[in-house]
Amino acid sequence: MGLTIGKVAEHAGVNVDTLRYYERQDVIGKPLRNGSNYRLYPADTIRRVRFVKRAQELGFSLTEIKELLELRVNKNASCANVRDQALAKVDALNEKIRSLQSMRSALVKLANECSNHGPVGDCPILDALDERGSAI
Amino acid sequence: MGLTIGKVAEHAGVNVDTLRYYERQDVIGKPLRNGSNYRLYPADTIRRVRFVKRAQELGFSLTEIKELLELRVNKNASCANVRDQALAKVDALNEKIRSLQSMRSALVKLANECSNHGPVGDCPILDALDERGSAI
DNA sequence: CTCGACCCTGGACCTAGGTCTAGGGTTTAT
DNA sequence: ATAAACCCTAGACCTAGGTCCAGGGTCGAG
Repeated sequence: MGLTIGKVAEHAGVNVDTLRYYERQDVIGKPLRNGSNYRLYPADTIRRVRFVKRAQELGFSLTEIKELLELRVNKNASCANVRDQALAKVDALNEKIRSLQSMRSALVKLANECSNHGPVGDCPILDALDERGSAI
Repeated sequence: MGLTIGKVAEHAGVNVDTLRYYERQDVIGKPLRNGSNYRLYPADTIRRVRFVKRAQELGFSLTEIKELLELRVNKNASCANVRDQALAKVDALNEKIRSLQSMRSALVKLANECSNHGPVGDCPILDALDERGSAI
């Protein structure tokens, strides 16, 4: 038993071709096939695909998403290694979160200036993602 | 006076062709030209371009970035409108930040399970971006 | 005055991530 | 038993976001 590609696509909110594409790219595993060569997916494929779509919206490439998902699969392998990789990803996430937060406060500031009809000051939006470690 | 395209590219860390491309896409304004038809950019173009690159890493498309940057330019126009747009972007950012935070705690959890050699539990990574409002 | 390092335009080319089409088999409802 | 609605593969096609020529002008050092 399993889900046909159409059902998975419907529940995950993607095109069936996207699922075949993800399979070619190894983002999702190769599903079993029934006697007619139809793909039969385990139910949790739906969650996995949704995870992929959300992670993409957050700026991750399919390759990065694959790495995130592989972390748990490899778990059996070298645990300390997985741990290190996970913590490295955490650092990257912290950086992204900080950037989004400063972008957010820039927008809040802009909105306030606007409602104040106050003085403009130097553009808060451009300030938002300034430097934080890049060269110069 | 102003910066040639090569200088801007160098300081912003991008290709000169990228700057011409951004100009065609209206991500940066059309610069002045000198007597030889060379582009001459104001110094703050560098910040603007860096902002663009950072925002892209955070998952924004060039079109979205243009909108963010236009918020301040339009400021003179209808202030209340700009304010509303800014606050709408703030909501979107909050959602992104929340997603990244749950992804982060999934990874931290995974790292801990790993160092504990503890029981595996259901995959924390897939849990990370579950539902939060999507259909089903 | 000429060589190398710039700059210009127009258009071809590239990668990522899909999406669509053609040609053909399967399953289901009537 | 046949039409609608699925499924399959291979391969063409598409958008976003660049990147790379070709062919030609410009500027500074020696």
